Order: sequence, then structure tokens, then C-alpha cells
Amino acid sequence: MTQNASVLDLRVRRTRMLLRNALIELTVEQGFAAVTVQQITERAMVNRATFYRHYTDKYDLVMSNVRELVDELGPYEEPYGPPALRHLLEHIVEHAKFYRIILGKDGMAPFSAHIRSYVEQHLRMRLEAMTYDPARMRVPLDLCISFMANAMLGTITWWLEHDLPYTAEQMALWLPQLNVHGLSYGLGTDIHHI
Amino acid sequence: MTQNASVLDLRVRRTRMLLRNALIELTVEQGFAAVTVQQITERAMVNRATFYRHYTDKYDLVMSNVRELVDELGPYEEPYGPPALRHLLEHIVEHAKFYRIILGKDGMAPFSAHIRSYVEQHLRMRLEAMTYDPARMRVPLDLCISFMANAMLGTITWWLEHDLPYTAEQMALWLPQLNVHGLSYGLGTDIHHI
DNA sequence: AACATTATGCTACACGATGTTGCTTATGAG
DNA sequence: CTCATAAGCAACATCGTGTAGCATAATGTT
Repeated sequence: MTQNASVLDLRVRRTRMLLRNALIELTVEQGFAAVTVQQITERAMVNRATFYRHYTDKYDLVMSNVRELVDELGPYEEPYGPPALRHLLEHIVEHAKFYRIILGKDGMAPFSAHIRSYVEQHLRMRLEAMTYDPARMRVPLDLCISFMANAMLGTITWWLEHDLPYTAEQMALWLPQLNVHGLSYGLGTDIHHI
Repeated sequence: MTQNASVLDLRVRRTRMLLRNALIELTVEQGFAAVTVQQITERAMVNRATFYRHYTDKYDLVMSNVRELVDELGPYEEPYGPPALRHLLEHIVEHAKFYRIILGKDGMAPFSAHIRSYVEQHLRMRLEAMTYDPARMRVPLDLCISFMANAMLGTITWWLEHDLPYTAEQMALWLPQLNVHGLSYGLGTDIHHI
């Protein structure tokens, strides 16, 4: 558990890798709620006691991996828009199996909240750097941020659950446009109500 | 359990009401994952065996109530826009405690998926009734629907978790406008990128 | 290559929650 | 009032959890 060196013991990394993979497999098969620690350790071929030396329960195992992934994403880069979004999308594609579990139908809100928080901070930073007239605002800023973050993450989730029918490049183009110009952009027709 | 009459036995309705209320209380206190059937029945002052005569487990209890609420919403009305949305928002306000649990931080995706599906079908029906040029579309329709449904439900969830800082009327105005015209409407300024 | 460190395996245990069953009680519906 | 049935009650087997102590094997270090 304790480790001064920057690299963890090989056995530790192997055990955690095996546990993560077992969790993913079992969650795909049965849904997260039905998965037990026993099953995870059996599938991972790791003693059950060893599981508890690393994690307190299955939620801890998931959350630990979520944090790891988000850290891997790095801090919020200054220039937003398609480039930064593509970086996020490609990262999600790379770890599609895991993100699908976290965000998808069977997901748990606490986990996805951690990722949404990342996107929200990204958006907030970008909006605050923009030049717009506060007096002309029609909708509270916080609500706008929530709207956009949920739209993006929800759509990305839909994208994952439909086995990535579009490229990360397409998504990185469409999502900001829908955010900024709404359904009018999507339909290519100026509409006034829905 | 079985009931031919349109109205259920008073005892049945009372038991289910007590169980639902106990579930809400305990979930607020501890989070849904930590709640046990034992706790629910103790709090509800109902015998544990009685719980199993109504529901298979705590998930069934929640899902049963979700279905009940969505049925209560009724079928999709023809004229959409602010009026129908207000109907939905007021219904959510009326059952705010429960919706907050379902949709909120501690929520489970399977439950909110049921509600999102309702919104998606609503949007799809409305879009299909609209007149727009399919040749001019820039973004696939399914993606647009997912985008809007997630934006709306996510923002409504944010609204619930912040203790309803705006009126249902305001929300019913803002959400469709953000959907149709995007952040440009929210900021009141024409922007081109984010 | 030998050593010290420590992660893991193994076994056993107490505890609590889960479903289920058969029987009794009492409460609501007609 | 009478009957149907929902709910209470008690007991039981089963399973997953979390912990502990000790033995073993793998790892990193010199």
C-alpha cells in the first residue's frame, strides 16, 4: 500500500490490473449492482483478502479507476474548442469499455459526476475568458454551463452505447456547434420553437 | 398482490406508501447504495416479510415508483413547447423529493433512463411533426434528440439539486430556447465558437 | 547472488442481510 | 356480520462481508 518510489511494485500493479479487468467483464455480463467482491476476486484469480488490502469495496475500486483516468486527462488546457474536445473524445475512445460502464445505462451517478465536474470546470474557464455583455444575458451562467456539460456528456454516453457510430472528429465538430447554435444548426434550418 | 378491482386494498396502498417514504428518508440520510431492506421495513414499521410480498428488492421498489410516476405523466401530448414542458416541470416539483433521489448525485442510471426515454420520445414525436429539409441537416437526428434530452434532464437535475432556484415557468422558457438557439441565446450575444 | 522487504495466499471466524416458509392474527371490503 | 386476504411473527439456511494471523513467494536492492 505505502510506496515511496514513484513506480509501484510489479505485483501491486498486476493485482490492480486484474481486478479492474475482472470488474469490467463482470459488469458487462451482470450489471454493476449484481457484481460481488467474491466474483471479482475469483475472476481476477486473486485472493479475496488481497482485494481488501487495496480497496474498501467495489465502489472504491471503480472510483479509484475513475480518478486515475481523469488525472490522466491532465489539467484544463487554455485553448478550448474542437482541439481540446478531441483530446477528451480520443481518450474516451481509448478507454471505451470502462467509460461505457461508468457513464452508461448501468452507471452510477457518483462516478459520472466526477467526470462531469471535469467538463464543467473546463467550460466555466472557457466562458469566463470570453468577451460577452453580462447585461445582455438571458439565462444564468451556471445554468448554461450545466446545460452544456450535460448535453455533451449525455451525448457522448449515447455515442458509447451505440458503439461509436461516428468518428471522434465528427463529434468534436458537432458538439460545440450544437452547444453554441442549438438545434437550428443541427437541422440546418432556422427554427423558432420546438 | 393480485387485484381485479381498479382500486387496491387500503392496506396495500398504505404499506407501499410507508415503504416509499421510508426509502426516501433513508436514501437522503445515507445514500441509496447503503440502504438495506431491513432498514426500510424498520423505518416503515412494516414486517420484512411483507416487503417481499410486494417487491423483490430495493431496486424493484424504486423502479415500481418510477413507473408509477411516469404513467401519471400521461401520454405525449401533441402540442409541445413551453406548455407541455411546464406540465412536466410542475410534476417534477410536486414530487421533488423522489425525483431528486432518482436523478441526483446518488441516482442510478437505470431509473433516470426510464425518464429520459419519456423525454426522448416526446422530442422525437415533435421533431417528426416539424417541417425541415432533411437534405440540409448537418447533424444526425438521433444525435440531436440525445443532445436535447440529456441537456434538459441534466439541467433539471441540477435545478433539483440546487433547491429549485428558479420557477418552473422560467425553466420552461429557457430550456427550449437553449435547445433551439444554443448558448448564443443564453448569453444574448452572437458567438461563433467556444 | 544473497538479502530484506512486502505483497499475496490461505484459513478461519463473527456478523449481518437476504430470501423463504408455515402459521396466526387482524383488518378492510362487501 | 362474515369472508377473504393482507400483514405479522418466528425460524431457518444461505451468502457476502470484513477482519485476523500466519505461511509463502515474489520483488526490489545492494
